[in-house]
Amino acid sequence: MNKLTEAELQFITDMGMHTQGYGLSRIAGQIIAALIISDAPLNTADLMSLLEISKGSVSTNIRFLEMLQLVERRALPGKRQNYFVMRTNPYDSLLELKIKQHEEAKKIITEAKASIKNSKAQEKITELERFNTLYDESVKKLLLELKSER
Amino acid sequence: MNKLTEAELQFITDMGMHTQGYGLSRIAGQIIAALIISDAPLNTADLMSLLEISKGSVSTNIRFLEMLQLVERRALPGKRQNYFVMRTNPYDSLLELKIKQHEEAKKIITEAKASIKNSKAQEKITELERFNTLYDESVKKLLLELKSER
DNA sequence: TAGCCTGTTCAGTCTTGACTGAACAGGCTA
DNA sequence: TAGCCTGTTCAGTCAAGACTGAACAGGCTA
Repeated sequence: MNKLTEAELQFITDMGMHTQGYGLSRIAGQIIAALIISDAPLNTADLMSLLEISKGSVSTNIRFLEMLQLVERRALPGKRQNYFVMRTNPYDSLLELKIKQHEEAKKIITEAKASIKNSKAQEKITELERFNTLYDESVKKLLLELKSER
Repeated sequence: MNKLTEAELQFITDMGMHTQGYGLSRIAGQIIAALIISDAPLNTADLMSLLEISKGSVSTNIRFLEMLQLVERRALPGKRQNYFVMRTNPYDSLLELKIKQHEEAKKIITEAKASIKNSKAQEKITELERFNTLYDESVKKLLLELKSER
């Protein structure tokens, strides 16, 4: 693992900052950036030294990124350690997660709509429901689009 | 302000939980739920007793929701306090915020693309760029759709 | 099997941010 | 203007969760 250029370092810190706005931890964002930058798969030790973080942090965050299906674990022939790479189509799963959230919201909204009777509330709940539905459809369309162009 | 029904209470707590997944605080979500439920505008004292929170919390969170343009402050004739209601089309501004985030991501990505030269990284950055662009377009379309149907 | 190497888990620390309550500021009423 | 009422700000407390480092587990090599 080579020393990083100025630009690469910048990308890593930027991504760390940016992903914090999405519920991903800073380190998770930095790991993504590092895997994007790197030609070769990286192992735990690489990530530790590159990002100056502990083994535990690598383990925790990698497992989280695996769960999101952004990152894949690989065995390299002749190497004992685990190596990590970005998945080929990493972003689908983020959208699928979003869709799950919409479903959860739908439950809450449907329940409220059925049980809360006053008419102004009904109107406002319907408005929220419409937003949730349209957003959900939009993400589903996007997911199809993303899949179709390949 | 009347006592809440079981269903209303449920909606408030559910919304509080759910919005935590979106970067909104629990109380912000609960305030939104309370304003959706209520026929009449609510004032600070109403929210304090309804949600059992302090004056400071109401103030902070209301101002945050005003910033997001979800909530509107009203003066009621003959009343000295501020009253709060949901805006008529509250969800547009959330999408506009999302669009801003995409712009910020675009900056980071463009910068990285220009300055990081190895070809595999280029590929992966391009993939990220494409995701960001398509997501952005999707949200913009959604925003138009939301606006057009009224 | 013994020893080593890698990855996981877990208890503890530290940071961040939500929330509170009190002090403060500004405006309205009398 | 004096006193009161409402809203804002701010310092302090508390809780959540990110991160670390050490202990642990399991597998591989010799």
